[in-house]
Amino acid sequence: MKTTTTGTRERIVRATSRLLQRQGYEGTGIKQISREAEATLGSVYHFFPGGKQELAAEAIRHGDQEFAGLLRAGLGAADDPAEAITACTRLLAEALRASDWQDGCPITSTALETVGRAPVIEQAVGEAFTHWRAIVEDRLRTSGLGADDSRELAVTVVNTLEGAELTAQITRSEEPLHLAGKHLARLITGYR
Amino acid sequence: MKTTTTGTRERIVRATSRLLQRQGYEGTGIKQISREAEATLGSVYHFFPGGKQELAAEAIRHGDQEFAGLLRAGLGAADDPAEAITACTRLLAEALRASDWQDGCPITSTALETVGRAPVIEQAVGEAFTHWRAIVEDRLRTSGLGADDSRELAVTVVNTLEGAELTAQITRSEEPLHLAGKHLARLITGYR
DNA sequence: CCTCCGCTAGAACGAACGCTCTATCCAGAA
DNA sequence: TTCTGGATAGAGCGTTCGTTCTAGCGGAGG
Repeated sequence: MKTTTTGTRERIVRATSRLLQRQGYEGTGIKQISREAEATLGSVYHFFPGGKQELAAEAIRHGDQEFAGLLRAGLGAADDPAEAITACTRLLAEALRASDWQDGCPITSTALETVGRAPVIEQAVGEAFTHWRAIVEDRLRTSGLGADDSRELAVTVVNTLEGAELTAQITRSEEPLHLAGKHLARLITGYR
Repeated sequence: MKTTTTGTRERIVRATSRLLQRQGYEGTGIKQISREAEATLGSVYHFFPGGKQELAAEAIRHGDQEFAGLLRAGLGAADDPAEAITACTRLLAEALRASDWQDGCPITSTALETVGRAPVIEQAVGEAFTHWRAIVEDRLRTSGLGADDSRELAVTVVNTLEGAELTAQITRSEEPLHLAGKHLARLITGYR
């Protein structure tokens, strides 16, 4: 049955994404992935003949969509763009706390570990960042900000969310995220 | 001779710090460290009987000092606090480019990989962030900003530098860092 | 002189790594 | 019914992992 086969592939990608998020690239073994996904090693290499790198790249794409969804949810939560950003930081803080500070950005760790040594993964990571920036940029332009300002602010918004989530995770505190929301809101309001 | 012994210890810590910065915790082996430091495995375990974790914690402390030095250099480069921050982003961008986008923040990767599973390392990481925040906070207070504003802004400044360096490294572009400098300067000026 | 001890040196351990390979299963086409 | 090919299953390859262990080095104190 088709559903069974796609089901297995899906399970592998999801398990990989979650494990990469929590343990990074080098810290996650293929055998652990197959165990966690309830698939066999044979299945993993059947669907991802490119091995660990191809699998990680696919998992990064999965994480990209996941984070993009959260971003869109937050940005759609308020009319005012500044409030929309703080809605994002609130969502991130809730998710982070709910996972006991385990689930930060789904791709950061893997991205850092593979810098300059795994082109397939690097490309997926680059596309994710571009994707997120575009989402924020669109949202700011819709609110009436200038094209250049929107693009530049979007870069910094994504940066700051990323950095704040990282700090929040490491210090086990929601404060960095909430402060990031506050300051980004103020910054954006200053551009209106 | 005392100088020889401290020399070996120093070499091990420095090599570990650089390798952790570039390859992360799981991606760096003790044998690679001993090779790179031109020390033997016996020496490594002699100085760090706590093994890889103790060694990594010490390397994190080394990276802490390194980043703190860069921060202080940037913050001392101008009278205006906003300009001081952009000086920091400029220094970071230069160092990152000079290393061909290899040397980002010396501790981020290791910090993320060991979240929730290596208390010794987590503590060193937490102390580093607190240390950096305190440096920025002091600088802002010296410029006449209020105590609360300084503390909160310092958190966001460190976050944003962290996130911008990460994005710059991953996208191989100085732009995120320069935009972070521009926007942080504007934010701080708005608080004066 | 010898003894001691901080330090160097690297062989060896069991476990885990990414990956290859052959064997088997089973739904649908012929 | 037989055949076919995607999917499953896991033993086994060579390598590397973190760590332990014993042996030897060489300068300082008696």
